[in-house]
Amino acid sequence: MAYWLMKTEPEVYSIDDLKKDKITYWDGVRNYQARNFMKEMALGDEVLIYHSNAAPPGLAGLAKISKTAYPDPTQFIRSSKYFDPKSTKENPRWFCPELRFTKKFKNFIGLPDLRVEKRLAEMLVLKKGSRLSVQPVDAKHFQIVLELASV
DNA sequence: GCCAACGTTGGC
DNA sequence: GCCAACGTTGGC
Repeated sequence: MAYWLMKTEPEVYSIDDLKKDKITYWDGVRNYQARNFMKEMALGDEVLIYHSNAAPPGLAGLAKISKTAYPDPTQFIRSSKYFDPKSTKENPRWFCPELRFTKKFKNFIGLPDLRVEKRLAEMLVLKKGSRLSVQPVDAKHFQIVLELASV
């Protein structure tokens, strides 16, 4: 069982959208490191949903991997902003897993609140210049987050 | 393979 | 809207 953090802009796709959809595929990621992490994801892995470009940014809820990574369909759609002319169906470049909504945190954990928690000092998302939109999360950090969210 | 220019992310 | 920190692109 592994733990992950995935960022999304709530203006584009929020935890409430995920709650409504119940299931979604995480398309549009166009970063190789993030893609490689998504390929590693296994059924049942837990995902922290992070709201970026929000006021404040922070952790909004939880999801689970409900389907392992498969070729991101948007890379083949010419009209999509995620279209990649260099990708082919025989040899797709981008992959995405499917996520199932688990819960919205009763208490949204804002970035400032995460920063005050000394035990999370080493968490990747809190490191300077951490732009990666898909990150692994330590089991111990995951547990502390659940504690803060009073789940 | 180097690296400058450019584009993007994301906090503030 | 600003800008630091990246990641990517493309000329050489």
